[in-house]
Amino acid sequence: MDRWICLIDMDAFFASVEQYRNHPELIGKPVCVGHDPRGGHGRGVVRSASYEARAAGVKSGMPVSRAYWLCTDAVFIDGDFASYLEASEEVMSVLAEFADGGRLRRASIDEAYIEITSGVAAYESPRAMARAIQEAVKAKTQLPCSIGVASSMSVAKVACKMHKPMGITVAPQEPDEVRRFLAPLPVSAINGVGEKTTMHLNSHGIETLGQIQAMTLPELWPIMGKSSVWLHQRASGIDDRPVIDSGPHVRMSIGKDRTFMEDVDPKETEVLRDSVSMVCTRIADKIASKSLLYKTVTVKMRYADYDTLQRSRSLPVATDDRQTLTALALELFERNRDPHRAMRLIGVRVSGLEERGPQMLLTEFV
DNA sequence: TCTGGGGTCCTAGGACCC
DNA sequence: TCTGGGGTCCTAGGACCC
Repeated sequence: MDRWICLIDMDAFFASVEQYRNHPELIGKPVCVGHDPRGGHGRGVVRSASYEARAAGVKSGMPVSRAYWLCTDAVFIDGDFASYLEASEEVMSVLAEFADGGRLRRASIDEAYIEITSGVAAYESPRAMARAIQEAVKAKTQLPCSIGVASSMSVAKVACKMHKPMGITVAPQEPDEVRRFLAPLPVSAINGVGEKTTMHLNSHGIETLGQIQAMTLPELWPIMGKSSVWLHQRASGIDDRPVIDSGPHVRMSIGKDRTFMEDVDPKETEVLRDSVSMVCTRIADKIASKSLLYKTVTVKMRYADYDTLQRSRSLPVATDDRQTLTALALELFERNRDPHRAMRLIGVRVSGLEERGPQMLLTEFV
């Protein structure tokens, strides 16, 4: 039996929320969500760019300094994450109305998978249903989205990227046709194949999904090792994963990074230590507000040359103690930092999170 | 024109326990 | 007097995604 799955991906999500919800006067203008480029000297990257900014060559992930020079009339907005979360909730509630059993799998703040195998019967075609979803999202949230429709999550994801913004792409159902649909695409079309893997495959002369399809597992193994099976299946459009409801989000870790406006001289010990403490305070605030405990503390250090290292330490039992967090982070920082290299960024992350149960006093064990 | 900040998942070696 | 193997935790690093 046919299986129909949609991936709904919001178009330029953060920038669209700014244009269509927060600042309607920006509709039609080039908008970049990202830190102030400070006349082309700011540090940071574009988190989301409106399609007007993209027309000038701006892409998300690009340094704000470059975006500034590419698109001098762009409006830079720092971003209001709370409003993005609110918009996301509205979008998800619309999508749930179209999903079989109301179940949806959130892939991120701005994309979700839904199964529509049953629901599609009420429409002329899968494409017609996708159109209805797209219109409902636009009507209820003012926001544009693109939709990929396919027989599996991985193919729906690939399809969705093919036509944006406000696109709908329907992939074939029949396995041979799915293979032909994927064959001409570059290996990077697969979700999970990033820059490194693409370069690695390219260096072996493998550029397209069709080439991977044509290889046997023993041929692929020397190149991709344990990832061979996964990659071969995805390249061939084989993906049996059910669309499982992602349920309430369980956070695995909480972290904060701070990139300095300018690299900090290693002799500026106080500046560096203060930054570590400040980041720890913000994390401790967050942990306290969510009633969480942490078990592992990881400190990240990035030097001026972008060389990055991380060091972590676990506690015997989970705690929410603020002083412990700061003391441990400072100790990890001092023990591992190179005292001769300028620092670009410091970061702290806590993991091994648990919910705080009823408070127990140490005296209970005495 | 240098590369943010929030994360997740995977691997691999070593310690330790049974 | 020699020594297998499985499970789990910890740590470090890497790749990837939005």
